[in-house]
Amino acid sequence: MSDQSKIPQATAKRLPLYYRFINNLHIQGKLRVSSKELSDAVKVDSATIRRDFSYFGALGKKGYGYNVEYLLEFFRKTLDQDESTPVALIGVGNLGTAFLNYNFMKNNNTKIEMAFDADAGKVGTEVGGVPIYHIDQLEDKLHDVGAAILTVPLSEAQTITERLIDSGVTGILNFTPARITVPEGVRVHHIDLAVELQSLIYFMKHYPLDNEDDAEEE
Amino acid sequence: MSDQSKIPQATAKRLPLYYRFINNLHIQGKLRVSSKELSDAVKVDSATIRRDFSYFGALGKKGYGYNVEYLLEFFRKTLDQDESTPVALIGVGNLGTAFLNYNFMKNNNTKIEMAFDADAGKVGTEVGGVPIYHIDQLEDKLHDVGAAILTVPLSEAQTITERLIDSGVTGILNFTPARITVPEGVRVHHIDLAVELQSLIYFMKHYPLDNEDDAEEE
DNA sequence: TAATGTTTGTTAAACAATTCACGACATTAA
DNA sequence: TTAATGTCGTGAATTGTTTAACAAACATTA
Ligand SMILES: NC(=O)c1ccc[n+]([C@@H]2O[C@H](COP(=O)([O-])OP(=O)(O)OC[C@H]3O[C@@H](n4cnc5c(N)ncnc54)[C@H](O)[C@@H]3O)[C@@H](O)[C@H]2O)c1
Ligand SMILES: NC(=O)c1ccc[n+]([C@@H]2O[C@H](COP(=O)([O-])OP(=O)(O)OC[C@H]3O[C@@H](n4cnc5c(N)ncnc54)[C@H](O)[C@@H]3O)[C@@H](O)[C@H]2O)c1
Repeated sequence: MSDQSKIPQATAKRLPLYYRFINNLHIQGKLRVSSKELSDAVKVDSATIRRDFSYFGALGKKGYGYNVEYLLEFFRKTLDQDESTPVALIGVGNLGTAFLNYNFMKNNNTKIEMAFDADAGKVGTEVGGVPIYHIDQLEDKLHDVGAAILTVPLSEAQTITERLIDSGVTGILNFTPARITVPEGVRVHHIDLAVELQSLIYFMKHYPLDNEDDAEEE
Repeated sequence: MSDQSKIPQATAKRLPLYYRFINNLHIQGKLRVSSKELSDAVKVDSATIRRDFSYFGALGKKGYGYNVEYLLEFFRKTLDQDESTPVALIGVGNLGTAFLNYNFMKNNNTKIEMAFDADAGKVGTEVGGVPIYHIDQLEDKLHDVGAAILTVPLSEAQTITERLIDSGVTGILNFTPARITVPEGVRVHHIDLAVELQSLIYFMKHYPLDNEDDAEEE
């Protein structure tokens, strides 16, 4: 745990978002940006942005704003972008295939290195340049993979989770509706798409005037 | 806005999750459940569950727990109105196709009624039983559709958003990395998968001992 | 150089959500 | 009936997050 451990979780969740937009500004050739401009772009209150940035010290200059280049460099270092973390995907079905085809590298450095499935027809092929191995080979192939994306059927979720953890995985992005059980020290983020849709509709009906956003919700 | 408008947003986001698990218990034939049991299943603190339920009055019985049948009936009524909300999906690509193939009806009630794409090759076909229309027909076909799932390329996101809103859509589940701009009264939930992955990795590196979950979050 | 405008970093207050802890009551077993 | 146990609902305490407001710092202009 580093010196950044006192940073609020709400702030930590926004960091990748900031990073991407600052990167966009850099590509567009912008040299400076104010918290107000950034606020319009990412839809986060400007005071919240200043507060978030201030946890890392004084990144900006009063009366000027933030230097895009400097900010970008800072975020790159902070988010450990230089060292890309290998990720595995389990379950190359509808959702898994979509993720493999999508190039997560485009705007950031995380990349799916390998995928696993139980379907012999899929094993040995590649999807989006990622090799697909048989799930039986999980323990053999998973080296230095710290994070996994879980897109298997609900019924397999807990079993696969345990095998992943035994193989050294400490972070799981879980797209199954199962609320999986993991030991201390393993981080799980649930993205439950059915819940997201229902929750959106609930908010539409019951909080019609507000205008909050979310998900990664979470 | 109903009498439920004072319910905390954090609570509202958990309702569909509770609903699904209570439904599972009912199917399993369980007659009663305690906040503790439910807590183990959904990974939400039992005090939080009791507090959440208590916003709706006294649903349980002291010394006994909650009656599964009663709870289920209650949640169905509370979330029932949502069943009737038709949803449209825009952009039948990798992600859009996965969503259409997935039967959102399985464990819940919301359903995608129609889809739109700009690709003439896709128009006229069906995916997962959902008809695909050309995006030019958006204004013609979108009747009584209140919510939309947005899975178009980044560059199209804002334009399509404006057309959706002009056609009466008041809720958008946005999977593009664009932070779209909408007028007051329109609800947007962003699910930014690249951010979710980066954020998971950030938490793994910087908060290695905790065990919080998320996404949707809201 | 002085005057003016801009924007940060931070304080304090407001707001929101979670968790503790306990009284009240239900159930069960003896 | 009584005692032991289990469980809810909730006030109070705690923890976490957002926002408003503003002095100080700097930029810009004349
Ligand atoms: N597709 C969606 O839009 C969507 C939406 C919400 C939730 N989900 C959830 O995401 C998960 C995946 O959904 P999907 O639509 O891609 O399902 P899918 O059936 O298309 O894909 C599941 C894949 O997992 C593979 N698999 C099965 N058992 C396995 C095992 N033991 N080890 C490794 N691989 C195994 C299957 O061969 C298949 O390729 C499910 O849990 C589903 O509930 C999907
Ligand atoms: N696939 C993923 O895993 C993933 C992950 C993160 C984010 N996303 C985001 O989700 C969105 C969709 O991703 P994808 O991988 O499905 O992309 P995709 O290119 O496979 O699909 C986009 C679809 O939108 C259609 N389209 C293009 N212009 C349109 C218009 N004006 N009106 C209607 N339809 C139009 C295209 O014909 C295509 O079918 C993108 O914004 C992407 O950044 C995808």
